[in-house]
Formats: sequence, structure tokens, C-alpha cells
Amino acid sequence: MEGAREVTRAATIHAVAALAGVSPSTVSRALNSPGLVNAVTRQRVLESAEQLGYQPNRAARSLVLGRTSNLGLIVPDIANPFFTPFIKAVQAQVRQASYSLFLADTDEDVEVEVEAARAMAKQVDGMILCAPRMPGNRLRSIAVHTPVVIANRQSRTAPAVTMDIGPGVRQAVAHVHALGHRRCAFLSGPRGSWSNQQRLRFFTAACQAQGVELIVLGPFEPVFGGGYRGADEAVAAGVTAIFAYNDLVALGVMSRLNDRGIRVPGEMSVLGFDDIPMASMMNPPLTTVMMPITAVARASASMLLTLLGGNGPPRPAAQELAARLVIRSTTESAARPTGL
Amino acid sequence: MEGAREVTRAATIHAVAALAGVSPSTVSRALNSPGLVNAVTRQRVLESAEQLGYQPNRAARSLVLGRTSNLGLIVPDIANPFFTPFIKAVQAQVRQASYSLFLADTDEDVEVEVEAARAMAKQVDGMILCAPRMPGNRLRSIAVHTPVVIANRQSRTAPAVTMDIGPGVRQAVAHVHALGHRRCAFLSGPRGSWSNQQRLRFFTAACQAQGVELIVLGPFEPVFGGGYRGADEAVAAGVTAIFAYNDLVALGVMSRLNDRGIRVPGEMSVLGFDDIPMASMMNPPLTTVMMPITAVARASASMLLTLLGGNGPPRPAAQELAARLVIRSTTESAARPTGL
DNA sequence: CTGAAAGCGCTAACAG
DNA sequence: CTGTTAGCGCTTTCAG
Repeated sequence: MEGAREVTRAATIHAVAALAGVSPSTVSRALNSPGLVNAVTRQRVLESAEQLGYQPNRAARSLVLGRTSNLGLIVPDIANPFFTPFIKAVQAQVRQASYSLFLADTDEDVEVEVEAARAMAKQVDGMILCAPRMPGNRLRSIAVHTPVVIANRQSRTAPAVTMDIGPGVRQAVAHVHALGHRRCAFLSGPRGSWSNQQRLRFFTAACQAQGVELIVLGPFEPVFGGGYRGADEAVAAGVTAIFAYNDLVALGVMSRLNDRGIRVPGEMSVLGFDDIPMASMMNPPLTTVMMPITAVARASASMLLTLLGGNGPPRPAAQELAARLVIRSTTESAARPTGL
Repeated sequence: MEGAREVTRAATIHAVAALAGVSPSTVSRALNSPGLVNAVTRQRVLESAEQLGYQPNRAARSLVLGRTSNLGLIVPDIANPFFTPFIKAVQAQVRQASYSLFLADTDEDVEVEVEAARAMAKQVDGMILCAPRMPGNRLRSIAVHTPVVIANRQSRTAPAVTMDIGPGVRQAVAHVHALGHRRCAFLSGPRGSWSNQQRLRFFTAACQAQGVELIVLGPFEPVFGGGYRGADEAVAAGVTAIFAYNDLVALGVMSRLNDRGIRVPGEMSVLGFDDIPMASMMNPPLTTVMMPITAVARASASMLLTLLGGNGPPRPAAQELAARLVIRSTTESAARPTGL
């Protein structure tokens, strides 16, 4: 009979101690504070441990130490390409600090998010909540018990790392203005979304300040298909440049424009938002507002690590990183308005 | 002073016991085996627990129970859209069985993978290795200590869930043959890759069996850019249909074809492989061989759960799921060869 | 039905 | 430098 349970019961510290002819505490010390034990003894212990394939039991360790050496990360959607660089960066940094990472995805659902955060809180030393959708009080109820860093969302409850889209938006508007565009469309995203409101607000302000007429269209779903529809409306509105809510939408726009035989950037300039990995790979490469998501990830991770380290500033200050325009090949001098 | 450490020390089972006026063991029973305790006592305990916001310490629980209630999942690359449905499905199933899930990504690096698996093994009750790259002996050394299920790869070491691409490939070839195509290109992927070899082998066999001439091109990188280059070679080869190594490559092909003014599917038919979420969203929607990745995920998860359950068959058998063709809009009757 | 006692595997004083 | 002792918080016999 074979089956589910392990063949060999894992070796305990006692077994190692016995084999090395020392006490368990010496084994513990040899492994955790090599300096405190005689070199030759330590060598013997190490060999015994090696021979038995000894792996400290994490539960026992956590229990006595009061820490798990695990960190958690919760993101709205793993499938969203906007978050993947974030996940990767956090993962790398966390691993480097020799923590393990619990990663959960909430499918953009608040209930799932709250539940995931609660469940996770019990088994990590701290966690990063990326763009959490839950209300402030729920956030607080979690942050009270567990060190938390919030990314992509303002908070008074916990230290937060956010992005300032202002510079990027202003650069984008200045860029199209410089190319001679005077009438542009903004393809808006989900009405309820905070980032849509923010993007809309900044674009409106920047266009007004720089003398560009802004036609707000939408809302459109923040995916490929949304841009597909949006493209037609923008063309009908007689604009010469399109600010898409995000890169996915921009992708849809370009696809649709292409179907209709409208050249990008020849007849229509298109700008995205986010700078997802695909943006630079598409054809032509997309001019877009780069959100410094990787930098945010790194900052969040360091912040959490600092928070846990106990050293450093007692409570890391909030931090804000600036978005900026990345000019690639979908923007060009304004031509005569298309459509009609 | 405030700072990193928790404000309130988490309530222990003792505190709850004291408040309810019972012993810790009664609290434990009230929570875990409600049947064994007097209804009114239980009620009192539950209220005390609620009042104190009592959350059992997982480390202590794991220590005595010998199980963590955590499961692990390791995938080659979180950013690869092929794996996202897999991750989501596993996550859902695991959560439903009230386990938490550790998710790790190896960036396709064998060393990272081995390391991640080792680290994870110590703190989960079992894990799913998705398309592991590590050699069989490393795999074995892990599977010996931890219940493991392998997805997307054959194995004699552990129960595995794999996909049979045969039916899908044969359907694809039959499909283009029925449309009158007699000369097709296969844009191959990474030379070393097992799935590339497999796909190539099956396409070669199916084409030969069905009387379709197959021009093998490449290798190309398995991403958008690869297809971009591949498209030109395929056109130069004078084929009327292109089998792309995967959907990303197909995407690149279509983009390039479009740039060159070659209509899909009018002048060239294009077929993908995998059926990533984007395949149905692109324009026109891609005809592709659907890999039943979600089904594999579900099967893997159930398998692992069974393995851990101790009940059911002592060792779940390996399982193989069939791929099949999904016909969308990038395939049409053969026209005259393009190019030259 | 409930309490007392023992112990999961490990670390951290505290003596030697 | 090393062994002994005492728990970390929880579950589970074993008595009552």
C-alpha cells in the first residue's frame, strides 16, 4: 500500500540531535546562530541534519517565534496584464528577503476580497493590498491586526503607495497639442471606477489648460471590445486623436480603425494608458501614459519589509510616484479630420 | 507610539475559555466538534469567541494536527495568458474546499522552480505543479515528501493530468483540408520545448495522413513578435493557411499580414493553438485548437484533494483530456497562393 | 458532557 | 560552549 501519506515521517530536531550526539537546543543554535556554537560541533550537527534531510517544522517555528515568514499579496485580477509586473516585482523582492508569498486574486469582487484578506491575515506577517475595492472601515478592521501596505489607493489607515497621473496626462496633452491636434476624444472607462474618474478629471483639466477641445465618449468596457466600439464613435466625432481609457481599449481602437482603413498614426493618433507589456509589442507600438507600476510594487514591498523590520522609521510615510508619457509610434501630426 | 506591531495581542483560546467560564478544551470542542458539547454551553462559547474576535492560531493548530490547510500551485509564468484560466480554476476549487492557496511563478527557470517547490513543500499539505520544467529525479525528491499532482506533463512519479492534442490537431487539419487548402505552414516554437515537438509531430502526422503539404518554418519565439516574422516567411513559402505555434504567434501573424494588406481569412487562413482568452476577442476572432486547460485545472485540483482526503482510490490514476478545434473566423476557403 | 494533562516541534532563557 | 527547562496555542486522550 502506498498513497497519500508520506512514506517517511519527517525528521525532527530530536532525531538530528540524537544522531549528532548533542541536545536539541544545540542543533537549533547550530542552525540559527552559528556563532554561538563550537565549530566542530556545528559541523557534526550540520552533517547529521543533511544526512537526515532535516527541515525545521515551520508550524512549530512559527508558534514559538510568533511569526510566519510569509507575506501576502492580494490583487484584483491576476489575468489583468496591468497587474502582472506588479506581482512579479513584489514576488522577487519578497523572495529576496526570504519570505514566501501568498498570492490571491479576488476577481474584482469586494466580498471575495474581504474574505481573502481575512483568511490571509491569519497566516502572514504582513500583506500588500493592491488597489483594494473594500470600504475603508473593512480595510481598517484588517489593518489593525496585521501590518498592511496599500498600493494604488489612498488611505489614512495604512501606509500607501500611489501613482500621480498628473504629469503623464499633461505630457500626453502637450504632446498631441504640439503635433497640432486641437480636437481629441477621451474614451472613458467604467463609470463607477475611481481611476476612470481620475483620468477623466485630469484629461479635462489638461486639455482646458492647453487649449485642446476634449470630446468625452463612453463609458466603454475597459477591454479590447470596448475600444472597438469606441473607435467608431470617435471617428464620428471628427477628432484627430484618441485618448483611450487604457491600453486594452487602445488596442481595440487600433484594430477597428484598421478594419475601416483609417491609418494610425497617419489619419488618427491613438494614445493608451498604463503601458502594459503588450503596448510596446503591438504594431505600431503604442504611445501611452506609463504607470510606474513596477516602481510602486517595489516601493510597497520595501515599505512592508520596513514595517516588519521594526527598525527604520516607525511608520513609513505614504509615497506617490509620477506617471509619464512614453512616446512610441501611434501619434503623429494632425491630418484633416476623418469621418463624415 | 504606534508602529509595526499589533496594537492588541490576538485573543487565545484561553481568553475565550475564561470569558465563557469553561475550559480551553471545551472551547476547542465547541468550535471543532459542535456535537460533543451541550448546546447552551456551546452558545456561550461562541458568543465569547465572537466578542473577543477570536481566531485560532494556525501555527498551533498545524503543529498539533500535522496539517496546514494550505495547498500550493506552481506555474511557469503568471503573465502567460495560457495559464491564467488554470490558476483561476484551481484557486476556486481549492478555496471551495476551504484550503488556502500558495501561488508561485518561476519565470520558466528550472532553478527557481526547484527552489520554489522546496520552499512551498514545507508549508502545504499538497501541491500542483503545472508544466514543471525540472528533471524527473528532482520531481521525485519532492513528491516523496509531499503529495503532488502534475499538470501538463507526463510523469511516473506522481499522478498527472495531461492534454491530448491529437484530436484537436486532426480536426484542424481536416478543417483546412475541407476548405481546399493543400499547402500549409507550421510556424514552430522554441526548439527545445516539449510542446513544440509534440505539436510539430502531430501536425506532421495529420497532414501526411490527410494529404496536406506541410511547410515547417521557424523556430520563432512563442510570442507576438515571433508571429510577426513568421508571417513573412509563410507568405514567401506560398501557403494558403498558417498553423501558428500558439495564439500569441497567430496574433502576430495577423498583425503582420494586415500591415501587408493581405486579408484574413480572404487571402490567408490562420489557425492558433491554446485558445487563450484573447483569441475570441481579437478581430476577426481566431480559429484555434482549444487546450482544455480549465478542465485540466479542475481535474488536477480534485485529484489533489482526493489524494489528501485519504478516502477514494488510494492513488488517483493519471488522466488525459482531449484538445479540440474551435472554428471562428480566421479560416476560409483557399484562394490562390499569395506572395511572390 | 466537561476538565485536566500531555504533547505536537521548536526556540530562548537560564544555569552550568 | 552546551544541556535543561519551560512554554508558544491548540487538540485530544483519559478520567470524572
